[in-house]
Amino acid sequence: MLDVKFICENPDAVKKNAAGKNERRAEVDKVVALNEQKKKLQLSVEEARTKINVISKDIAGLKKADPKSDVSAKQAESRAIGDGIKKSEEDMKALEKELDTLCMWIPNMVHASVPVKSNRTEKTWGEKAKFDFKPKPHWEIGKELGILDEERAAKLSGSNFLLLMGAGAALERALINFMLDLHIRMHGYKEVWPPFLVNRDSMIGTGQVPKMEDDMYKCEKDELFLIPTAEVPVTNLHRDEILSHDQLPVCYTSYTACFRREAGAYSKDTRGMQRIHQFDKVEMVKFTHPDKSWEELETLTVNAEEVLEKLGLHYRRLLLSTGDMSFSSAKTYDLEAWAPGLDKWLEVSSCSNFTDFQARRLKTRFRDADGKVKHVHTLNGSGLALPRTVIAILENYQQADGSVVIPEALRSYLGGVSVLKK
RNA sequence: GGAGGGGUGGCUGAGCGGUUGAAAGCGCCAGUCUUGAAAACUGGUGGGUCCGCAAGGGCCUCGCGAGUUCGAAUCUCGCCCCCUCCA
Repeated sequence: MLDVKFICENPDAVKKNAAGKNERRAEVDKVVALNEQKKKLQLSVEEARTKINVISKDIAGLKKADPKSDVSAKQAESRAIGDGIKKSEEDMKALEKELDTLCMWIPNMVHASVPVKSNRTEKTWGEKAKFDFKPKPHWEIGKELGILDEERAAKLSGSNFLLLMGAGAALERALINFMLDLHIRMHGYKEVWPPFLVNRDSMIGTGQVPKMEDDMYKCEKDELFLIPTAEVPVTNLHRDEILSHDQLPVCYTSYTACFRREAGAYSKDTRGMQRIHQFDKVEMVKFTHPDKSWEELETLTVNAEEVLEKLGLHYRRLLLSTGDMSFSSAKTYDLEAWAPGLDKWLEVSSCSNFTDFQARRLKTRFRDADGKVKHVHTLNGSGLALPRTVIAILENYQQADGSVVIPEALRSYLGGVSVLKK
């Protein structure tokens, strides 16, 4: 969330920013008004508390000098003050809670470099694969190869679940290991294997709750959520912690399954493996010094791009416009891989700088070289989301005979297999 | 699930109703000493928030929440987490 002080000092900028992100629930004026009210109340409550504290110390002094001294008058006075502020204290707590809730619906400020109108293609790598036959969509390729079983997936769990068999399952596993190894060995990330179920505090910390709560799988009985991305547990690693400036940046990479209800998602664009309730993803998360987060966003994005390049997949990098960005992000690049069978671009990675927006909720701070405690900046990016990467591989590397060539970089992870055949 | 033990500052660990935001040690920072370093010695060293131009001051904070009290790290109740033993 944003700093209340910042909101109150820049209400117009915050409003304009929220409007740009289509956040109609951001009630900026109300925040400013409530904050004023709260400060007044706080002052009066604190003054009363001071009086009570002074009287208590008086009594302590008197009792020490003479245990039998009569302090009933002072006790009565203090009690009266206490009774008097009881209501104000309750009001203040209610105000604070309301203020906090309101602030949770105000989105992060976007960076000046973010376009307002439409997404901007920043770069394109590779070229569209050429076929002397009509390229098939991945669900046909997968079915014919016997590695993708949509009917049984539906039997087990319902629509939009994935069931991979044989080489399909192996391909999934190979990709996970390939991506993790790349980020760990070449890009300097530390591997994390976190819980896939987290509590409400963690979901609030990274901002999925309250805004996206309906899109999350929840175990009511235990008040636990299935993670929608590794971002949640990994970014929460340092919740309520003060790091040291010399350990920044902290870079983690993490494989997890991800669970999303995709409530209200249209059947359009959901065919096959495009949008499923449970999918694998390798995520990168960074905690950085505020002065360094913008350059760290660039390297994070390049780290994700390298996965696509090593796999030889044609992709483009999009700089998202204000309207397409997430609630918590200050700047986001999307990486889209080309899927010839579907004849469209598929989002395989989203790399964002959240500046101090998450860190403030998480209370993840660091002690700077000047001794001051400040909020870190948090970043994350997919490196990559698996199912759509698999789509891209199947559709780009398909052959006329229905087989699929395995990208060179992946072969050692598949026991040397170079072609998937029936 | 049952029975115990425990959650205190960066760490170890005292405190168990009163000037305790919290002893002591370690660590860290600064200074003295030294050619330099180490050792020794001296001093400093949590976070949040509010008022204030500042200096400074107030309030909150000893797992979380409620309560008792003039006053709670200390007492009571509920919850969470960790450890040990039993099933």
